[in-house]
Amino acid sequence: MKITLKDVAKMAGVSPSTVSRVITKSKDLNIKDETRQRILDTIEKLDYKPNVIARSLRIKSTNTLGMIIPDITNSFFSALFKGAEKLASEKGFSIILANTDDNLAKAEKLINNMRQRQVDGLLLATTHISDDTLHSMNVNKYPHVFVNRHLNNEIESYVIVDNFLGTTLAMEHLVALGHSKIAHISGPSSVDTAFKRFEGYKFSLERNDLCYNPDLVVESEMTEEGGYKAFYELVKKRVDFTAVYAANDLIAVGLMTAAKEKGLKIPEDFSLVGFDDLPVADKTSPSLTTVKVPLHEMGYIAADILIKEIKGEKNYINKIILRPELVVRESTKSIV
Amino acid sequence: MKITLKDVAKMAGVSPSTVSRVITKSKDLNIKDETRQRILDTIEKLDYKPNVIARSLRIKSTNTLGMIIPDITNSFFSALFKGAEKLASEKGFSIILANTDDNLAKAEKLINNMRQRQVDGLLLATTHISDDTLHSMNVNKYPHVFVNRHLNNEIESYVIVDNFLGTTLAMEHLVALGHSKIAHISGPSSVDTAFKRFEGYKFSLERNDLCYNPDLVVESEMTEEGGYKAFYELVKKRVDFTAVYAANDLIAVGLMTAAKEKGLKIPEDFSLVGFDDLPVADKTSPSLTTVKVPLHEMGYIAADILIKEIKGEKNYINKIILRPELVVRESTKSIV
DNA sequence: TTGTAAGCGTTATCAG
DNA sequence: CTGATAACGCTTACAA
Repeated sequence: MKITLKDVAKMAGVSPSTVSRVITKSKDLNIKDETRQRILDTIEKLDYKPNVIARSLRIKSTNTLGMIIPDITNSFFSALFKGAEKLASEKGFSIILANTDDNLAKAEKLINNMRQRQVDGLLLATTHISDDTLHSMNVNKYPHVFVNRHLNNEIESYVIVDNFLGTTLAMEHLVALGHSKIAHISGPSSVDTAFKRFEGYKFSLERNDLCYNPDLVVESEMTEEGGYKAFYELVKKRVDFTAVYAANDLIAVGLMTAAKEKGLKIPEDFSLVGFDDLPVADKTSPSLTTVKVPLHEMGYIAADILIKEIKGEKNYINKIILRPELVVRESTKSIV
Repeated sequence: MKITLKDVAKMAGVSPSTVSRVITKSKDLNIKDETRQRILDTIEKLDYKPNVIARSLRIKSTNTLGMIIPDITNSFFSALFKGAEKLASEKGFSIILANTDDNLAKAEKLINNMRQRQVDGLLLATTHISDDTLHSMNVNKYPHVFVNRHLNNEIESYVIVDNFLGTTLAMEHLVALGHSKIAHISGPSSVDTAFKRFEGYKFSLERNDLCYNPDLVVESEMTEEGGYKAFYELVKKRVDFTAVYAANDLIAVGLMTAAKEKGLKIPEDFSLVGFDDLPVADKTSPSLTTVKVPLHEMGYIAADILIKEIKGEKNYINKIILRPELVVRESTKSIV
């Protein structure tokens, strides 16, 4: 039989409320040291563990966050999670994590499930979300913050990276190396980070008096597989290029594989820049020049904002835009 | 104000129990179709979401698993988690995930925390655990299964990979290529997987009439950093070797970096075999010959066993040993 | 400083 | 087929 607070009370010869008072150790409780000690001792003796579920029901708060991501084996998201978990554990919160596999229906179900589980708030790093769920969360003032995702909607809190700036960094680097025929493997235009990177690409070209050539752009899933296929699509177009700006590192890695297969050498035959600076970026050969996103920080800050919203410490919308950084490695070289 | 079951009942003009019956939809409930429909409609209309916390308190089960791992950004563990999460979601369970950062004290705290949160069972992929906690779990018949970790203790369920066989696969491969001076970068001997791999190494040498030379063995943390340092330690010993068997892929990757720094070429100067087959293994240059561990499956099976134990479908100890597989890539070549 | 009692939102037992 | 009612384990006024 499981030990409850009542058992402790009985054994220590006090009332349940007294036991409750010592375990919640609010500072203003006035309890005789002797009683407290007796209670502490019997808690120890009985190996009593407070039932957090019961407590949650009573105080209407679970000290739990929900986090929804497409895929935890993608190191982008595991870094995000780790950052979030760090802050959460500092504040005494746990995180329930769930993968959507980029499946909208699954995401919806998960969000609902999390809410039914009474998680105090949601960290959303998923690419899509239905208007219905969003509306339901807002109507019910259900705390939630978007991570790495920006809705064109004034009322949502989010933490993102400056995709436009990041792209500029990457493009200016290529231009400085003398490249003018720069291809772009973009992500799906429905994904806002991908879209912004694509916009940034066009903007950078223009700013450097290079003209935008649609033939130099291939849309791809933001995965290795996608990058691999995209490269073949690109070469099939038989258009000249001396550099490629990939919308993320995964695409870049897949592209490297394809290029190697085709007998093309990076950076000799063309330069390559990615985005994200995943751990894999310095393992590839050549190592990948890329734009570093402060992932750990992004998760950490998102959780911080979320918990503040939960606690009502901030009742305004938080919009945080982090600064990316260019990391130059071996995959880019100046044109000769 | 939050909508509760009572609100639904009132609005639909029925008693709370009836509402409860329709939402738990047990098959034997006898409810008039018309009433059910009315209730379903008002649930919809009020956007009512059952409070799982209250339900859990009442039925004494949360349909939640706890999973404790050293570090989610290590792709070994993220793959494990993903497998576990797949099974869990199939069975209607969620998973609370927590990182220990390989810190024993933190692990203990987390386990306790999970138990207080009434998770129905625990998936333990952490390297160490105190006898106290273990004892407490066993005394209370708290369901838990070890993942990738085997205790010398007859009463624990676990899912592991056959480390001995895996090592044999790796070593026989090297021997078949003509190597006889094979170094080993081992993990900490306190980690059981590492220990078994080391034992296997010695056994394989013996079986092939090669003698065991302690100078060819360096102990290391099972990280990139560790592998990096270990390589320098190894060369400092100035002992000849033509191949290295690393206790895991992370060590192997770190070692590659160090070797490159030293101007040594793999596999020309020496062959290298890892263990785990992490995603990074085919990204490195040269790609890494390694022993594939069915990680996703391991997580999946562990969760399956755990849930069965929770449901009381299996009341015996489960010990599962998965088969590893050799994956030959570019980092090994025959000696000339 | 401590105890009593109500209630958090469900489900389950027992009537009707 | 449906409704009262107690109970799950805890916290918190309020009372003593």
